Amino acid sequence: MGKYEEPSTPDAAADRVEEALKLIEGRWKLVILFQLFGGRVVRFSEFERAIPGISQKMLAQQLRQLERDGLVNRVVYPEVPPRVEYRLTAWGQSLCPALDGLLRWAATREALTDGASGS
Amino acid sequence: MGKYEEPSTPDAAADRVEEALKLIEGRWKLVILFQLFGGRVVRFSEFERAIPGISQKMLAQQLRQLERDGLVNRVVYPEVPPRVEYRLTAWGQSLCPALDGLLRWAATREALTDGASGS
DNA sequence: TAGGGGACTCACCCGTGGGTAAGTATGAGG
DNA sequence: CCTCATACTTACCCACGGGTGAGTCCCCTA
Repeated sequence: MGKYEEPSTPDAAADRVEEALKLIEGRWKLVILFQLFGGRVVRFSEFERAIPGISQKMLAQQLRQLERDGLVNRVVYPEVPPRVEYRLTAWGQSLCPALDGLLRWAATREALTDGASGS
Repeated sequence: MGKYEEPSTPDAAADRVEEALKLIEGRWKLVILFQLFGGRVVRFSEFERAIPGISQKMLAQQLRQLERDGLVNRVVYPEVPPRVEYRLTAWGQSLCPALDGLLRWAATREALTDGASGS
């Protein structure tokens, strides 16, 4: 399963990172994701309340992209009024540690900013 | 040095990740970064040759942003014709493993996409 | 005196990501 | 019959990130 091969050329690697980044780029994606991390299950209207400033259009759009990209799971209950629940897929959940890596990197900024790296 | 504190709220964490991402977002940033990873030292004109499709304006702009953000180091030699060398700072270099984490995450996609994560 | 190499900057244009406001569907309840 | 709640679309607008092409500065060489 998921064997990981190092990309051969620099630009191939750049492409792959860009592709990965595209999945989480978007004005509201991270906010949505972080609402979901930890296995939480959230309804559309809950997102609206939890995320100040987001519009229904944007919320729907970003959720659909996350769903299309396999990060979140959408479950519709055929009731009236409608109910839709969103949760992370296993893959979406596993994004958390990767983002944590970024956070850790960012946190080392002050310590390392001034020196050029040795050859 | 660089003590790392977990962000308290979901949206605070999202903010911090967004801030980190802003540093590497930009049409050509990753391509540039990957040219530099491994301690390579690259001149302006070398970038132009190595990165097909990039314009001088864009190259200069992205390099300046990377420099401003502390990822790359710029050294000017007062010669004619001018010579300018770019290399990663230690911090910039240390971004590599974090990106690798993203790559690894992306690589597990096929294996995990279909299931919702347990509660 | 013209041309070239090197590293830029500047003026202008355009596509798209995102913002706002309004519209839609359904059935329950007053 | 009107309204409410929920989960969305749809139409329209604008800002800004990025693309193109030309201009600049400096000295050396032919």
